[in-house]
Amino acid sequence: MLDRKFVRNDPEALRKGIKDKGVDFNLDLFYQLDKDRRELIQKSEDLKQSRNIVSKEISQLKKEKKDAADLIEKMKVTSNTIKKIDGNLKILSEKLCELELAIPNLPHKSVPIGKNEQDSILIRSWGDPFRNDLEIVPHWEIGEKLGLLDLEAGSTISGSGFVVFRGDGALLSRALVNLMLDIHRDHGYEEVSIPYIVNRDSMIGTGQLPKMADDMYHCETDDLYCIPTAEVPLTNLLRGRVLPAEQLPVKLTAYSPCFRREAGSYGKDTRGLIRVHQFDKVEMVKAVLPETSYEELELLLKDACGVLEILDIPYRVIELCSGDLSFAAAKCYDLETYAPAAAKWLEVSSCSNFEDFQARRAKIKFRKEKGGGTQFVHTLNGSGLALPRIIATIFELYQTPTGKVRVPDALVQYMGGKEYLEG
RNA sequence: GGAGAGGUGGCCGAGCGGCUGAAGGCAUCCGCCUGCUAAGCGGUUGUAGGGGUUAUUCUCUACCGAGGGUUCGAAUCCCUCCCUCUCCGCCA
Repeated sequence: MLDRKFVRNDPEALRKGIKDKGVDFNLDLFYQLDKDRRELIQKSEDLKQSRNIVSKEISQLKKEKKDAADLIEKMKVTSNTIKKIDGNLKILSEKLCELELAIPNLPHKSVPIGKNEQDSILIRSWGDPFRNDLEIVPHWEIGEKLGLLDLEAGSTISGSGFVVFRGDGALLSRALVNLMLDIHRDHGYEEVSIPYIVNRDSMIGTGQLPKMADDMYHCETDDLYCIPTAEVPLTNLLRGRVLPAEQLPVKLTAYSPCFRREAGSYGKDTRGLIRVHQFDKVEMVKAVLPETSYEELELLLKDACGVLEILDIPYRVIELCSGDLSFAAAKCYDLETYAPAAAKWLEVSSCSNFEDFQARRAKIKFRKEKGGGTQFVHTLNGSGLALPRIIATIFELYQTPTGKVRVPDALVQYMGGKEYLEG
């Protein structure tokens, strides 16, 4: 959510930001409803004030054992009017909130303006993605062949887009999670274990709802949602809190499975591990002082890159253009690794600064000094990292001429000393 | 799932349908006093949304778990829901 004062006072900046983000939004309707709402509030509150005053008179009269029937009659009318106005006001406010929740965050001024990924900018790259000059077997083939991956079992059990890892494939997943969590702990993140199913308020708090409703797995009976990322529970861990300034930055990390319906993506990137409905991920979340959030974004990016470097997996950093930014983000870097078989760069991490957009929705504040006022924090998050594509890259990049897959050095100790993967 | 208890300000805790934004205590901050320390005295300290003034403040409205209802008027009465605690049952 944006600051309503800003929204009212600077319609031009807002219009431009929404356009740069490539979002379609009826701002005029919003302004009209906002104006109507304020008029109704004024009317209702004037009446309430007079009601409060007269009620006191009535109580005074009663105390003096005088007759108050006249005033009571009058107030009956007033009360009914208030009820009517408040009824309308409620409808109007709900409509306005609904609209307001659909206003995207605006791009930071440093973000390149553009429509889609073609306009995003390559910031830098690390390592040689083509260093393995073998005829590379696609990860879905070598995975199946070595007994690390069972795609058919996944669809039998659940459906297409669900995968089963077996043997060292499963162990590799667990090893990656452990390695990542250990790295982040070393960098001062608190490790948290969180629920994977959350309520509606949490989903609204981080901005997945209402916009992304179709992409969520939803338990209707209880109105609960399977999380699409640990960002949701991690950020909502702070929901409604007022943090002392000296506690900032708050840095959290958690492993979780992520559930995504990927509605509308069928047929796209469907081979193997590239796009699945359930995957493992380690996530980092920060709540920081507003004036530090862009420095913190760079640090977050560095933390995410660090994981790839330790695994010795080549990557590149993309700065997303305005049109490619997610709904809630003001600025975002994507980390991509190269999958030789698909000849594609794949996103394995997304590091974003949401400024106070999420904090406003989730009511996360801080207090500058004791007794002072409160202010919204800035929130950031980044994957560190999403597993399946990393695994795909390992299966392909770490292939040996003898048809094996080598374990990246940093993972050997997490794999009980194993150097090659087998089923 | 069954039975009971409870949810009030930063915390603890009182509260007859009107005089309660809310007693009392603790904590906070400010000042006074006391030759250290401790204590004492007086004052102060919520959030949100409107409106006027504007980088000072003023004013109104709402908020006592949430949402409805009764009433001229509700923290206080009624209904629904949520959460916490205790006991029982059930299952990891």
